[in-house]
Amino acid sequence: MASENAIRIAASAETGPKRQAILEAALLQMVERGFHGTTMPDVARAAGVGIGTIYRYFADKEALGNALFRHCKGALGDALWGGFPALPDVKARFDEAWRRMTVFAAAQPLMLGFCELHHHASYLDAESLAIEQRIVGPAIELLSDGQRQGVLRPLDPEIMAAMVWAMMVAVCVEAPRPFDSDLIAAAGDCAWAAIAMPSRT
Amino acid sequence: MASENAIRIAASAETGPKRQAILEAALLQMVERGFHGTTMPDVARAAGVGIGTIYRYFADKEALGNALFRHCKGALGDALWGGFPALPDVKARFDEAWRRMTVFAAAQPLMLGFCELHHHASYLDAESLAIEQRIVGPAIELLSDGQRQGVLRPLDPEIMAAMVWAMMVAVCVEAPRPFDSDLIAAAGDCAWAAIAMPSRT
DNA sequence: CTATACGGAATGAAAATTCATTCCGTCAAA
DNA sequence: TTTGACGGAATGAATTTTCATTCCGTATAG
Repeated sequence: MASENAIRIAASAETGPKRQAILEAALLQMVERGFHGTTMPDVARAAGVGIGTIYRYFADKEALGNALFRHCKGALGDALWGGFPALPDVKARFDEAWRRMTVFAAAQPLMLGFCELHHHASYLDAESLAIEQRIVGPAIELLSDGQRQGVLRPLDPEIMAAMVWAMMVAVCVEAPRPFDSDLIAAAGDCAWAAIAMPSRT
Repeated sequence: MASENAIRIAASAETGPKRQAILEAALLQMVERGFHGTTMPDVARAAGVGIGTIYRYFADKEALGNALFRHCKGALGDALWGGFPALPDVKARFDEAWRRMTVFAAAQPLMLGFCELHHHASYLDAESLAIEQRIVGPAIELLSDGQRQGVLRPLDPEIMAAMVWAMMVAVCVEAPRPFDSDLIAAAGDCAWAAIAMPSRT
């Protein structure tokens, strides 16, 4: 039960090198083997801490999973929309979003993998799921703007967002490392072509 | 150890109502909770068989996972490329492939989910992984043809295939049920636009 | 000296796997 | 047609193994 060590945990800071090490180790393990396939002893060993130490920072395995989820989604949200320029042109905004997504994918492949793998995981609590909206919301807005201006296809924006995201992930997973920026840009063109209003031939 | 009951298992037919029930139950459970999150007792209960019965058909949990993977990938391969018409036009072939993919997604959402979720799962053996090629191969061929004819963008076909597949999955996961065929077709247009050589404006 | 962080063996619960037993259909003998 | 021996499919309690969590001794900072 988590309630017992709530006080102990509150005493520890939200940051701290051990906490960070545990999160990083858990990220690696859970991307490779999934939540249920990851054991606490494994995480402890990979993090270079004792098993008991994990429980000083996280109430239980589920709390660790949720903390990691928020960590990753938060980083993604920041990278994608943090200080996003208020460009007037929808195409320019799309390009910037695409660029930021791929920069994140290159810098944090494990986080990207975790976000993908644990999209709808059963161990996530309500707060974790709510974070999703902070990422999807601005995307919907961008796409809706484009539709209003008549430059984007009149598809459900949620579906368009899902398609673009899926394309980005597909490219970043398949593309050889390190990323060839031409390839990434070309893929961005593909994604734009997918959602843009088709030009009359 | 698996070798011990190899003979017993070989004695059982590759098909059979119980084996089928076990596979179906495992499919449902593993799509919902993942491989490691699924327990043998759960599978047995859902399949309406005794726990021991599972081990008459599958050497161990890993073998069950691999059998299920092959089952799903095989069904996907058949649905996608089985008796595929030798159309001359690349666009026509693409449309047919898109149609078949979405028909499969509609008919077997769990299998689609399983294929997606367990793409690169760690418990898969070499043979299971090799099956992937039976699905990707023809797709690469189709895309390469299109490039030779100059109707498709000169991107790495593997990456294009991954993008198209990702778009299809995204649409089929997000789209409300039952599928609106107009929406599916519109999404197919998006996918084609993504890979087609852009027309000069 | 006290308090807090840490580590890792110990614990108990839950899971995978085994296996002795039951159950059922087949078939040859009477 | 009945009977009973036989083979193997099915079962689930028992066993083994794994794993999350706890507990307590040690180390360290204040």
